Amino acid sequence: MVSRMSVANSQPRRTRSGSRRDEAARLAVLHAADDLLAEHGFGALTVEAIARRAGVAKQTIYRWWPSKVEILLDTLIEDSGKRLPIPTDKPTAEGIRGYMRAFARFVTRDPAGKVLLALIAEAQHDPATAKLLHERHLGPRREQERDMLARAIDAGAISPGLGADAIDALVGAIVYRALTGSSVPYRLVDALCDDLLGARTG
Amino acid sequence: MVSRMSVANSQPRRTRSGSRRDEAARLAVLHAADDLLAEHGFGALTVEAIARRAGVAKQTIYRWWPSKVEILLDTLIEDSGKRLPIPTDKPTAEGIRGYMRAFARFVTRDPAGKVLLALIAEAQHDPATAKLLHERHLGPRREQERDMLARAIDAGAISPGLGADAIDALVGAIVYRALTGSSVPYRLVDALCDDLLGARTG
DNA sequence: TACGATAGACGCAACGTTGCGTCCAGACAA
DNA sequence: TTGTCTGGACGCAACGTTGCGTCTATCGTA
Repeated sequence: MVSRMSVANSQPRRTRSGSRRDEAARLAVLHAADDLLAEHGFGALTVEAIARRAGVAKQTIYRWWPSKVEILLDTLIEDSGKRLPIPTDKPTAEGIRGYMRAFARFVTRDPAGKVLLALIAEAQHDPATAKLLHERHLGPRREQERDMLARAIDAGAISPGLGADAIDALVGAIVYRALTGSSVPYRLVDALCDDLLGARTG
Repeated sequence: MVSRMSVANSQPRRTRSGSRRDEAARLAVLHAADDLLAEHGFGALTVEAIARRAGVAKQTIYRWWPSKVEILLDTLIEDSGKRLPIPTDKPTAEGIRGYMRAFARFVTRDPAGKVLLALIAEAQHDPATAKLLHERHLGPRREQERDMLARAIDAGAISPGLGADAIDALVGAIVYRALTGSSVPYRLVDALCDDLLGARTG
């Protein structure tokens, strides 16, 4: 969602048509979807609007993505991997609290966070979306988060009453606030971590 | 189960004559919406399908409800009021834990719980739905839940680190599990209560 | 008490609009 | 030649609206 370029206005003359997939068109579509969602909400996110905004033919979208949900999923995976990395270094209570803070920020302020909320929502309406979202994003990420917790438990940094399920409780509490339009201040995140992780975090 | 105030008791601005609103049709619509959602998901929930299922003309629906969201909201409010009452008696840790268990069951097993999840989802896509959902359901209910917690705190039955915000954390953790298709076993609810309410529940 | 007039509620059917997903023709690069 | 891109037309489904005819509960009048 960063660069505001579309294929159409990035270059006056179109030189990107050939036998290989047009990378500029791919990025333009991803960014257009991201921008439209952030600016006008999921309601305004139609394939036709994405095509218009990206300066790309509708058929180009359907050639590469089966549905607009998969477009959003692509942007989510790229963005969350980049902007919300899971700490892999020494597992401390501090580190986990930092990650949860970043997650809270991501889901309430980052446009890619809106994408996540929209996909969770869409998953309620459509089982196919639910399957994709779990397979490609929620599942793998939860796996890594549980690892993070498990390592911290092994190291004696935390001792959650819920075990590794504590991560769901933390994520869930934060996501729910975001879904209902509430803010998620750091002090709330910290209090959640204190209660659920069973650790002193200085 | 009624307590509707659509037209009948709003204002007798003119002398009433003619037929009154058909209560059977009203119930048929609410049940049809509920059934269709439970059976085929939100995706299959079209106004035309509701009309067909209810044995009612489409126009009859549009005469009384501005959108299908308001149909769902009506069923949610009636059903949650009936099947998920908020305890008003003596505020104990036990009572709160019982309520959270009932809530977990409601949101994972009761058809009306599916309605709640669908409306939370739809609220992500449409600001008007978000507003309605907050005004007519989430707001009032959260208010009562916070009261329940506050009274328990006053009575010394619990002492949550989050204060009255603990209710959001509990509800959020449970709703998130439901939204992501996970089960919410009682032992998980109990562990959440133990960690977040700061009370031994014997 | 009886009866006709009236105001709505309802069913049915058709309308124009929107977004979907598909398909095709033509242009162009490798 | 092959594969991608654009631009536009297409059929489909659901939307929300409208007009028309029927039915029925209530009111005014005799």
